[in-house]
Amino acid sequence: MAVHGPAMTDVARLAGVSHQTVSRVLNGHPNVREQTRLRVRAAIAELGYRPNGAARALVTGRSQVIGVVAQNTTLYGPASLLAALEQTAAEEGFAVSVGSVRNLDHRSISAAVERHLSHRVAGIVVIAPVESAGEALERLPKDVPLVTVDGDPSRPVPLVTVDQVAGARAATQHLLDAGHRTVWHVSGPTDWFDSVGRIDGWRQALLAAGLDPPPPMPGDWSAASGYRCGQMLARMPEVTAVFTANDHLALGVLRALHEFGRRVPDEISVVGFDDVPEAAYFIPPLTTVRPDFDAVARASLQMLLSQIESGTGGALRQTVAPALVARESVAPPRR
Amino acid sequence: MAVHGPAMTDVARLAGVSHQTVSRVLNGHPNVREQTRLRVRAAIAELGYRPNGAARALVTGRSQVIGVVAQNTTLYGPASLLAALEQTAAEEGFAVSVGSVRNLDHRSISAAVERHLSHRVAGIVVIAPVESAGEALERLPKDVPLVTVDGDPSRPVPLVTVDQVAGARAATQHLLDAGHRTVWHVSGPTDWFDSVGRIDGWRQALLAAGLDPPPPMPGDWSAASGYRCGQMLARMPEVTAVFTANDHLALGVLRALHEFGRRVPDEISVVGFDDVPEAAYFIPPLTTVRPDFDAVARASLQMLLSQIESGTGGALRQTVAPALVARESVAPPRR
DNA sequence: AGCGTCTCTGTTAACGCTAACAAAAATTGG
DNA sequence: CCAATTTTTGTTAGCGTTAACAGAGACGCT
Repeated sequence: MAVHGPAMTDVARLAGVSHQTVSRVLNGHPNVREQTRLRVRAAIAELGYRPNGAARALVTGRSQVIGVVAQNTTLYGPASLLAALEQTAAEEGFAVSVGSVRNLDHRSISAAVERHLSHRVAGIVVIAPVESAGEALERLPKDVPLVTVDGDPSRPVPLVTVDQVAGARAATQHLLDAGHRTVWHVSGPTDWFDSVGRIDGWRQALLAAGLDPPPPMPGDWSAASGYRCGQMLARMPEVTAVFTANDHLALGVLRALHEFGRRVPDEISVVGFDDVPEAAYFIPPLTTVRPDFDAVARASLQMLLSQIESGTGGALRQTVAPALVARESVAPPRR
Repeated sequence: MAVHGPAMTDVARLAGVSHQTVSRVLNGHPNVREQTRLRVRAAIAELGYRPNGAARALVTGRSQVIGVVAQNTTLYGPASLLAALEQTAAEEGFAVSVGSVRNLDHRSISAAVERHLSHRVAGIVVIAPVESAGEALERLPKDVPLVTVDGDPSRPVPLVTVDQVAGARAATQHLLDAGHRTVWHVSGPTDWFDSVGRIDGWRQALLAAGLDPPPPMPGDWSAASGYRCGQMLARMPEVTAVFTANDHLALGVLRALHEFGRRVPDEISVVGFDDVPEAAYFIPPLTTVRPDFDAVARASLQMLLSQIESGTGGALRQTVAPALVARESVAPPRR
């Protein structure tokens, strides 16, 4: 099997030039006569020649591949990010190699990065939303272009991130603006920076309004944990507004409230985060915060490419602002 | 930048052997003295040597990378499949390169495959759920190990697929067993084989029960289209049972029924497909069919690896049976 | 005409690895 | 203990590409 395709020399022979000239045509080198270029192009087409990326990577030391390290690519956020990243990379002529990882601990991340490095990827994007990932990143080889997404804001690493704080503040403010006296929060796992940021933004908004934040209820992103928190919230008559750290938590909360006969938004308002495509079809349609994953992907790729091209490893930072999407799960509190 | 790491010769020098011996240790060749092996291992560790995949790929003609061509990796099914595929591949020492593609038409697929081929991937997995993909696959080079997932059952290509027909039949039968006189169906896009299979299974179950299948209502997998179909179903008093081609469609249907005041499951029963993690928290919790994505991933990778190793390109076929998950969205019809 | 300066093309040498063969060392059998 | 084997190691030659340099024309200037 594996009938090897034609190589550059075959093209060269057919076109009556040297293989180097073929290489020049392929790489868009300027100093090639138009006529020659055409002849080479024709030969390439005739033979169905396809350049060998491995050989190129060997001699240049870099492949046209970007490695991505991510955890649970089944979650909506990571999956969207990954897809967007891949699209953007493809437009720039890069392939994306995924190294998904069960746990975001030190060892797993290092192993995934190692795998990428041994394939000589041009750069690495780490979707590293948890604390333990940060440590792993610090001891990585310094000469590899690297960008982290949703990582630790306090580390000196190039970072692109959704402005969790601003998003959470907007969500909370939206509820306060509707007239609620305070806002409860169902958070994500507290070792995720996303969660921390959202807790922060929620707290900021309350404090700015002179309110004392109630204790956040910790969830784990899943509808199941949202349901459990919702069961508690449903039994607390003073609760009129809830901000959940993502839409799936909100779904669980909605379900619990429904079971307890507490009507949304009449008795309790709910705001989520992520704007999953189904959020508009929850009962009731969910007001939520929409992060722009495309923008995040574009920003991180651009940052990575500029590192790859320039060789500088600057520790930039870029933040993408999310937008509030108002639907029917928010209403003024009943007097 | 790009301080090149140590190469095999550096390791060899440090260990006092030839680079070939290092290569043998690395590839687990049997005829190496234990003592030598240890010395080489030590040198590798000391230098932090990492083999150069590009060089290896160049000389062997195959890299340790598997290319995946997929469409919308944001959907739950494809995302789960991709994640599972990546996990399994990693265990076998393979990296996964994703070539996601906006449309599953001829050109896009060919382009994605081309990209993979020029990186000399060891094999390709095509998640090709639509008709137009099949054509592209037929004109692919025959010497590349290839497996399709959820592809065209009528094509002579190695194929792993969820048994859509059986799943749909089980769902429909479940509703009939509950006592419903017939079952309506909200389908996926009809150019997806998944949809076709599910329509088929639904129809089979009805015909087997001596019933005349009502016209299926075409959706596009989204909650939005489910909602539109749901609005129609809600106004049809004779409808007591609906099987939707996936859970998101079901969500839209549930929402429409709710809006029209038709209670689920009291007045209308609903069954979905996919068992997304949130399905248990829909209102009401959704009875659905759960495909085993891990099993699909394992089967396809195994099939691909056996092609890679043996060189035979046999057109195998493997089917993974899904399981019905009963929740609260199904009840007997009211008399 | 002679000479420097472009533009275009060819030649040669890596890149880091494995395959194939060759040589050396260790082991066995009589 | 020596020849015949077997095991272990080394040597050489690519894999297909780009980089660096060298050569050949074409052109313009003095």
